[in-house]
Amino acid sequence: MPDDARLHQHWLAQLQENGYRLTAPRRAVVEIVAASQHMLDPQMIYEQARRQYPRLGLVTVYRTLEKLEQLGLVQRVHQPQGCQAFIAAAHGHQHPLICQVCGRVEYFDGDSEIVESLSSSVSRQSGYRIRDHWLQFFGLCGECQGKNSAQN
Amino acid sequence: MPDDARLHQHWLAQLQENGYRLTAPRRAVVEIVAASQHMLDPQMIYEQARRQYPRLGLVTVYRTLEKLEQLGLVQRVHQPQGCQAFIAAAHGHQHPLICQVCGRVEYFDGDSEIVESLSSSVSRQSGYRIRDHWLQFFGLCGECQGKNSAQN
DNA sequence: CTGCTTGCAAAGGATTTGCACCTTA
DNA sequence: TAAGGTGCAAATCCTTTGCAAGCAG
Repeated sequence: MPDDARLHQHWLAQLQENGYRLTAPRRAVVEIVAASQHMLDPQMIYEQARRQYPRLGLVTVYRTLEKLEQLGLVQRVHQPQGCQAFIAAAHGHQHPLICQVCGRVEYFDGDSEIVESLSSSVSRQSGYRIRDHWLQFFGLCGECQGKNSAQN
Repeated sequence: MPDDARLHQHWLAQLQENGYRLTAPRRAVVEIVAASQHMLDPQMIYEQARRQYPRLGLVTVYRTLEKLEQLGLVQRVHQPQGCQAFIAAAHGHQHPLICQVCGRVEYFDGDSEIVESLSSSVSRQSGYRIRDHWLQFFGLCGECQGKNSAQN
């Protein structure tokens, strides 16, 4: 079973275990987002999921994303241009690596020691009580490097 | 001359050097944002700047922020709840440290070695060509720790 | 069946644009 | 005085809500 099918099943199970019903529109949204390795905004999800379930309304996309986000299954991707796009959530101490051309998102495990020590150093110097951090990288994925090799 | 007055003058000079005119509404906006150590959204800037220049329109706040952002003088602050707030931009390799209670933002110098090495490691493992990164911490500033000491 | 879900339409909220008037350089 | 800037009102865009009808459990 491919990873995204597994993810898809997991999300549906999570929805169900949390008292939400499994409906055709929800399945369509879950299928698109779980299978995508690119961040997608509500409109894009709507358009793609409609191919499988044409009666889908954009509103349902918003409402489904809201639930998936609350359950920690998807997360918003923050970028200089905006923060409306979603992607499957990270697990544990992973940080996103975002392709600036195609929007592909991969995660890398990046923490524990390095960021922890940086965190305590910052805390010491600033007097802040640190509770959380964000670390993310932007760049070009392998595929997009090839396409644009001339200008980079 | 206090730091924020210096910053205020610098921003005005930058606007002028880039061909923008110095007007009363712009001065009012610049004064508020340059003097604040807390992130402010357009509405808040509008309300505060209006105390000095009551004829100010909210539209001008948006237009002025747009220019300040293009000149790299202010930057948007990204948070889980939203990304509409602005603060004086970081210089060089600084990273923001954001108080989750009052919105105060401080910067710390955090880079070069640690993040560079992490960056090249991520690049090697992922095949991405890394071009930029974001690192930011969230927490409670000294002042807000005092106020809320009971529950933390 | 019962209550959660859905889609539509309308409401909201934030940001942008059109435009005539005003101000800086 | 010419070009850029301003504020108002209107237009957009994105997201949320109200509600009657439709399904999952």
